[in-house]
Amino acid sequence: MTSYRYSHPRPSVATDVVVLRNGHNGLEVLLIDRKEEPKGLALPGGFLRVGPPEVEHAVARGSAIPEDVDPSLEACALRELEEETGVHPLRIHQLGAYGDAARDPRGRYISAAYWTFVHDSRCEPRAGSDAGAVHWAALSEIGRLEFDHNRILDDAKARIRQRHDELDLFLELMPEVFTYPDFHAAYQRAIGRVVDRSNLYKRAAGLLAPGELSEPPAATPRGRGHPPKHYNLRRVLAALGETA
Amino acid sequence: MTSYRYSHPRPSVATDVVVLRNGHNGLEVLLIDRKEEPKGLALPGGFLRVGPPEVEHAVARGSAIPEDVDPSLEACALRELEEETGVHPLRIHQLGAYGDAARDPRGRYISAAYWTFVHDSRCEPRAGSDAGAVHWAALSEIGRLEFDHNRILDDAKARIRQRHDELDLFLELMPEVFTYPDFHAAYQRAIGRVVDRSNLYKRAAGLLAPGELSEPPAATPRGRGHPPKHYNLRRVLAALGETA
DNA sequence: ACAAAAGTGTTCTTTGTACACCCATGT
DNA sequence: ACATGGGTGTACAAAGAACACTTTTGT
Repeated sequence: MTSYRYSHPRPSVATDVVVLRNGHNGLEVLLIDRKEEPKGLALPGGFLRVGPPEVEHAVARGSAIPEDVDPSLEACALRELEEETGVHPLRIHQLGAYGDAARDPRGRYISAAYWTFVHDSRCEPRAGSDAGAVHWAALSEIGRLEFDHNRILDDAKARIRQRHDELDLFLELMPEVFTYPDFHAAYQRAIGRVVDRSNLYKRAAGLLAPGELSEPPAATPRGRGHPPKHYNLRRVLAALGETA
Repeated sequence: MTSYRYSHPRPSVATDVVVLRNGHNGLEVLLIDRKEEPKGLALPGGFLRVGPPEVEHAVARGSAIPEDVDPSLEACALRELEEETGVHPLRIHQLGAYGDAARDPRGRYISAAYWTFVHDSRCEPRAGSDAGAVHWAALSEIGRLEFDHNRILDDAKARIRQRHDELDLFLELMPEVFTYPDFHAAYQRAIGRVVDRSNLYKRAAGLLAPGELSEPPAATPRGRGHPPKHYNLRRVLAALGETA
């Protein structure tokens, strides 16, 4: 078996992702049931794939990046999430780096943690991969997680509470095509309290405007009442990227 | 020479710190003039010191941490800062993890970046250490830095702009004993604009109150006018820690 | 015609900014 | 006593929350 030698000891580097969706009991987080030691519940994630020294050296100087090397921490997080859980979020947001000596019983593991919202339309239910069973757990009923993942999760919750005024983050909870009432309902459930319909509308107006669809999707069997405008998520996000 | 073997290639992990102080031309950042390749200006920082696998394994399970191992990323940042520059800030704040493949020409280096404010009383001018010459550069006159340190610096500036309402961060700019007028002046220079004296006072009142000194330090040759109250920085920060 | 749902407008409260005033000290 | 700088209070404006109205559909 091949091995890699370095003049100084090095830690492992991994990524972990807090994926949140709107479920029946408020926000739910995506957890995996680890089938390797330490067994238990944990956030999805995995090792950063780097090349051997000579490859990394070449890459750092501009060579093309091989298939089996992660070009960035974010790319690693997205890849691991896809592989382990079949979830592909539109965007992920970095929480920070976690590297305390005792955070992982297997040795020194440095982790870059990310968080994201996701809509079911971007989750492919998938038979247990190498990570073991995947399931959604209500935030209100989270018990002990492996490693320091309880702390990472708490940090994610704190981040969302702090940034609940940045409406664009909550777009990730929407499917490809959605209405403002959809957005309002999702936003309320995500932050766990009632928000005035009218006031949120005014705040979101400028954000949603660029994605407005001229005609509603063909078959939209709604109840009675005023038909809502429909928005295209991709176009909303595209416009957001241009201004930012 | 000893070497360390792993079954998979591993990146190096380092920390970088954006240290800011109030200088004559507004905020100044601490830079080092690298004397190793790549030569040029860079943020202070250095490698995370980890033990060989068997040591890390023991540490992760609760053994005492050896002297030559960094217990956390934050500890690493503080240690490197002390060693390279003689600066010891009261607190440091994490910016995030940086790990793009091309960020370091020497290969794959993952960096946890931090930022902090500092007062000259916590900087020991020190003869050039192994890092080479150290100097302060006005933020308005920063040129090209090595690695992705321009980006890290920009992120730090953005963070401060976002959080300029969190007054407690600016306490780090104060010496051990200070007055409100000192704080007001430092705050204004740090955020680069004039702020109403009275309004800032009201915002800072609750923050500073716990550190108020009953009697001003013996020899404080001030100009004429109403003598200001004096505050003890340690006590202010201690009270802050209790409530948070 | 009426109820329900979406979109829009108005009022009120709260927050933050601008500014005026008073107090204590050195000259 | 008066100019200077520190501490406190008041008035105004902007931002945000609460609430009311209008339009459009299904029954």
